[in-house]
Amino acid sequence: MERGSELSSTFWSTVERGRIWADDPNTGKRRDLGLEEERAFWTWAVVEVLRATGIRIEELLELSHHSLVQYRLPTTGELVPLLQIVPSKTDTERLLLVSPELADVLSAIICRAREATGAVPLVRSYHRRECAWQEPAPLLFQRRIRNEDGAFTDETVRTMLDEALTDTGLTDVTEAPLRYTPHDFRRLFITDAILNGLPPHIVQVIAGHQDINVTLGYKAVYPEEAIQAHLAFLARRRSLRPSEEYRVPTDEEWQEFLGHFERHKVSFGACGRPFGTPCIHEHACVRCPMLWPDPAQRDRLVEIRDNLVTRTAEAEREGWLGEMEGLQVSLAGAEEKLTQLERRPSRVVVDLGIPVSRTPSS
DNA sequence: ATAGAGATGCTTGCGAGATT
DNA sequence: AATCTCGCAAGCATCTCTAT
Repeated sequence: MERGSELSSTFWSTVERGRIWADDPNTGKRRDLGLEEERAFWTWAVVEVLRATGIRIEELLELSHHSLVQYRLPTTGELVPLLQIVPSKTDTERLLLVSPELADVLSAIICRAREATGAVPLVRSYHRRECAWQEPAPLLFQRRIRNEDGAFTDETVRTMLDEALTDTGLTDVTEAPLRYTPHDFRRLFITDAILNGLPPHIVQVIAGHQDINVTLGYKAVYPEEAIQAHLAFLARRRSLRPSEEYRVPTDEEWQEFLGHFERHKVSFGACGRPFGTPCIHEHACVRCPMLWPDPAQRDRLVEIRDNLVTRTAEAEREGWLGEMEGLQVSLAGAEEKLTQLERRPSRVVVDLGIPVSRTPSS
């Protein structure tokens, strides 16, 4: 999917989301590139946010600039961005950790929603079941349409997903066009979290489920054996600690969960290994596919790469075949990390800012 | 310049089914 | 049982194009 956020914001403000027409030589038809870019961006944004958070469609549409809060880790003083979710089904708010990827998406969304003053416009959203307009809020999922800033509706989101999938031409096992609903991303998120070793009672809190059986019910994509094995495991565990799976996580468990995000920092960047798993290679991080290299450590990586080249040449000269093999793996790893840094556009730090209120125009 | 036709995109209402 | 999601379709708003 094309990432529209990488286009110059100056360019888009110049044309004010206006229409840019081009003739498509393949079809002979005129294409509204402004509209296509706008739609590509929002489809990307919707997919990325749903994928990274597992929130419900209604929760997505209610995300506002006020939803972004920060938490200072007591141990290191590091600020961790959090997303405050106002649930649609229960009345208990919950907080989600914002990963670096999600922060990128959110900053792109905020950049686009902001007007010249830097404020995210206040827009009203329509509540379909209550058949009522909500109070104006700096909603993240809004766009300028018909010369007015308006909130997205759930039907708009669904249509965007449908069209994006149609464009991919993907089909299911019966050759029928593949369809994803917003809720499917929630299933994927929860399944993925559990498969990556996050304890079900933590997933339950993140997903905002009141009953853990609901969390465990998101098992549609598990192979049958995995379900059985997991249920058997839970049954065994419950027989030993009957109430264990039904409780609210303790402060210590939350600290352990938050601490994962401190510990995943390693000397050359951040380690992307799943929650609760140990480092698989005794911290030989330069070889590890889980390492997200830190651009600030580029010089060190170059130094290590050059050193490995020298040592490989030496091993070759002296005929140390065993050592050479290991050195070559590390060298390939270091070069891969450097390529990764080259490929990645330097991340522009975006100030997510504090919501600014203004009088709504409507 | 303007009115009308046609195309397109979005909102809204509603019912069925899924989720909590 | 209550609440929410999903899909459909009618209707509305806006835009382009063409004729006047």
